[in-house]
Amino acid sequence: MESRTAVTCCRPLLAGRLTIAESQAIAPVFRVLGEPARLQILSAIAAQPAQEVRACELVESLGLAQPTVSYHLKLMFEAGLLAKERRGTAIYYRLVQEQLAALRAVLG
Amino acid sequence: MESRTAVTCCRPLLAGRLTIAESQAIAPVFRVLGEPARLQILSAIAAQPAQEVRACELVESLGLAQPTVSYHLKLMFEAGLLAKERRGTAIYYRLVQEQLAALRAVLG
DNA sequence: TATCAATATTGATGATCGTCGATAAACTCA
DNA sequence: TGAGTTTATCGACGATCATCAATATTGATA
Repeated sequence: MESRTAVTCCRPLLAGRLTIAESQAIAPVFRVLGEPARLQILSAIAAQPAQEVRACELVESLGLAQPTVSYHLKLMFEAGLLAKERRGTAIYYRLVQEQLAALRAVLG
Repeated sequence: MESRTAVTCCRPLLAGRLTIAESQAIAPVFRVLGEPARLQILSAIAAQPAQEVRACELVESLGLAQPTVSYHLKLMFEAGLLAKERRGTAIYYRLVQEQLAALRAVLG
């Protein structure tokens, strides 16, 4: 389950001037990365052997309230950085590598 | 003239769990990228033949007030994304490619 | 020194953000 | 169906942010 289309649409930042529309499409994704708790969530997922994590595990390991974690997960999902899948009671989140690669491309 | 040491210090996001200190060091740099006007400034600099731009040129081309542009430039300078140099009356800003490369590395 | 041009800072504003408690919703299983 | 578990949403709060007008600062030049 994914949400936003990848930012792959956009030229690299350094290859010609961005239009207003382009900058408005890319900026929110970087802004989502601009929060320590969210970076920790991403790295926590990457550190899992299965490359995925249940939301409730993050609540324990981040030391944040459950609604706060849910809020961060929602933002990253909407930014196309995370995919989610329901299995039983739990919801598993995993990284969307394509979106991370797209961001690398924008920076290069 | 540069300010912040590169975020090159940090392991890639996907190579093991970030410490709180690491995430708090990296996040502000991404947050600075999370604003359309600032992305436009970066791309505007990259689009210049000389790879640099005078602050006053940006005021004209961005359609923002001069204090606003100065504010954005300051944030990017402090984030290590821009370097500046005074020549005569004007101050020229250019990209710090090392910092952009460091961010790519964090994402990969 | 005085004036001018370019940039930075200050102070104020409305808007957005991160956080949490309380509550709702979704799903499983007995 | 009903109880239990997991996740999402709501409402409110303090804090931070982007923006601008006004003003200060810096450096060049007459």
